[in-house]
Parts: sequence; structure tokens; C-alpha cells
Amino acid sequence: MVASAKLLFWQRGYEGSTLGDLERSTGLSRSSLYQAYGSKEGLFDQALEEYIETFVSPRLSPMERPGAGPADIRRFFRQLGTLFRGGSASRRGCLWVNTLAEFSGRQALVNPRAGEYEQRLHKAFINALSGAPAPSAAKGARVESRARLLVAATFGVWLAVRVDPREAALMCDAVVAQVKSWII
Amino acid sequence: MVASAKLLFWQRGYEGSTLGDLERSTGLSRSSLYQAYGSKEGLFDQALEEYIETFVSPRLSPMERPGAGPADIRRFFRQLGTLFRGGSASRRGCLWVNTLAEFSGRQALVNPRAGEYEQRLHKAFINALSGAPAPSAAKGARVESRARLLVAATFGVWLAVRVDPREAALMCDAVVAQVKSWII
DNA sequence: GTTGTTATGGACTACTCGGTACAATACAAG
DNA sequence: CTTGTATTGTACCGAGTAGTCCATAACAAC
Repeated sequence: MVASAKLLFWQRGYEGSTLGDLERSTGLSRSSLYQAYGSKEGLFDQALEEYIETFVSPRLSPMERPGAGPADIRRFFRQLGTLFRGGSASRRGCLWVNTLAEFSGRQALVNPRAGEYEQRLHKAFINALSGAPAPSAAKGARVESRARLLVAATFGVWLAVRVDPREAALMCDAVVAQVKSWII
Repeated sequence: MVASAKLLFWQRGYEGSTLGDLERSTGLSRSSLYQAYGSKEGLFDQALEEYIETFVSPRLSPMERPGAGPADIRRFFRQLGTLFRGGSASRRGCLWVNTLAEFSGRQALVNPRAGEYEQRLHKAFINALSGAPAPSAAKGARVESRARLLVAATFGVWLAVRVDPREAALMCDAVVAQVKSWII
């Protein structure tokens, strides 16, 4: 049920998904939806949570492991690249990034969770970057800087894929090349 | 008139700006707006055009000049950084990027112009990157790759600024540092 | 079968949206 | 002042929105 709603929110956005659509997509009637989730926003929260659990976390966790290294970052972006190249499903982008873009200007809903994604990405990249040669104290600033560049690139890639998936895939390649050049 | 509408679209988005808001912000009545611009979409087009002319082009043109170099890229991102650090106006982000995010999933309106921004950025970065040491033919691929990374970073930075301007400013610093490292 | 409880469908409310129609206005020309 | 022509304010329209209400339906326990 929540998975179908997730799909709908994913490709049409929050405001773009009407209750009629949600009824149709989930198969539940309006009263059932309100009985189960309280509001459209409540359903969206559940859908976003499910999305993070099933789509985001599996891709991020390799970089969040204790022994992670730059190879995991390269794998992350290579994975995104192949995702973008295969199928038109990638035009939906990333539900979390889409949500960020849809609501960041306005109030509530995601604002508490808005910065969460940014922070999680940042920490993951830092973890995977410092695992590489030796996390020297002086190089800490450089790691932070590179992590921020990667966060920006991730955001940008997820935005670009909704405009032109092929170009976004090339962007992923570019990130991979850059990360590779950091190692040597 | 169109400038006030631009401001409104900029901070509230297209769907978030109602005709009532537009009347209030421009001072014109509904009939006058429809007399002058034909539709809400027509007004938006004009506003976006004005935005590109007054906000985007001045920042991009140094990198689009024939003699442009990586220093212009650093200046570009340093300029964004200081913009993000000063004032809360930066929370609006970039009207063009916002528009991209708002409509990329759906039909019409910007789809013809959607990829335009991406291409313009890409070309500008390529121009400024190849001007640096010597545009060797073999290094052309590397220039393309780096330009794509910069496009992704630009998108990401403009998205991030709407969530957390301070963090976005640090991202700009990170891009500047990376570009600087390419020179040496 | 008869209850008590929960889930469900569908009509309905109150509201907002972009867009239009039209009458009143402002204003120029003579 | 009297026309003819734009321009404007306002009331209105139809469509679409999230959310509510209530009578029915399904189903459990006994």
C-alpha cells in the first residue's frame, strides 16, 4: 500500500499526487487512507521513510561501514550511472532530493528532516574518504572539503537525471574519475 | 512589474505563486496581467527571461569569454559563496534551477528550455577550462569530464542553499579548492 | 442468527485555483 | 462636452483540491 503511494509521490511529487491518484494507486478508498495514515502528509511521511529504507540506505551503507574507502564512493557513483543508463525509471530522480527541492522554500513537512540527508551524505563521504590512505589530522580539512564537493555532486546528479538521464550518467562518470584521481 | 513577479516566482515557485499574490506583488489587476502577458505561464516566461538576463548571464559571461580561464571558474564559485553568506535572500536559490526541479518531472513549460541551462553551463565550464594550460586534443575528454563535475556541483550548490546557506557556501569553497588543485 | 466493532464507499463540504465576462472607468481626439 | 478606444476592477465560472461524515458492508465472537 505505502509502496504504491511511494511510487506515485516519487514520480509526481507531493502536490502533484492528488488523493484521487493515491486512492487509485493504492487501491484503498479515501476513508481507509485517512483511517490508516491520518492525512496526506502522514502517508507521505510513511512513503518517504520506506523509500529511505529500501532505496537510500542500501546504497549508502557501504560508505558508512567502518572499513569503507574511496572505492566504495566510486562504486556508489558507478551504481548511480548504471541506474541512470538503464530504463526510464531514473527520470523520477530521488524522492528525497525531489522532496527537498519541492519544499525547501516553504514551511514544515520536510524542514526538520531537510538537512538530515545532507548530513548523512556528508558523514558517509567523510567516512569513506578518511579510510583511504591515513586519516592524518592535517588532511582532515581536505577530506571535509572533498566530502562537500561530493555532496554537491550527488545533489546535482539527482537533479540532472530528471532533465537528461544520459547527461547525468556522464556526470557520474566524471565524479568517479575525480575520486580516482584523488587516490593516486 | 515583471520584476516583482520574478521575485515572487523566485521565492515561492510557479505553483506556489497564485494570481492573487501576483496581483498584489505587481500592483496590477488580473485583467491587466492577462492583457499584458496572456496567461500565468506567459508572465512566468517573461520573469524567467528577465532573471536570466539580470542574474544568470552576468555571472556566467566571464567564463564564456574567449580568453576565459580557470580563475574565472574560481571567481564564479567564490562569488556564489559570498552571495550565500550574505543575507537570507540566498534561501530563494536560483530561479532557473528551482524551475528545473519543479517541472522536470512533468510536461511542458520548461522542457524545451530545461536542458538549455545545463548546456550553457557545460559549455561555459569547458571554455574556461580549456583556456588554461593548452587545449591539447588528448586532454579534451578530461576537460569534458571536469566540466560535467562542475555542472553537477553548480546544481547541487543551488539546491543546497535552499536548505542550509552556510553549508552551501562551504560547498562553494570546496569547489574552488578543487579547481585550484587542477591548475597545479 | 445476533450482536459489537471495524473497515469501507461515496456523497459532501469548504475552499482555492486559473481564467473570463462585463460594466465602469480613464483618456485621447475632435 | 461628446465621442471612440483602451484599460481596469470586480464579480463570477468551472474545475479541482484536501478532508469529513455517515450509512452501509464485512467480519469477528458467541
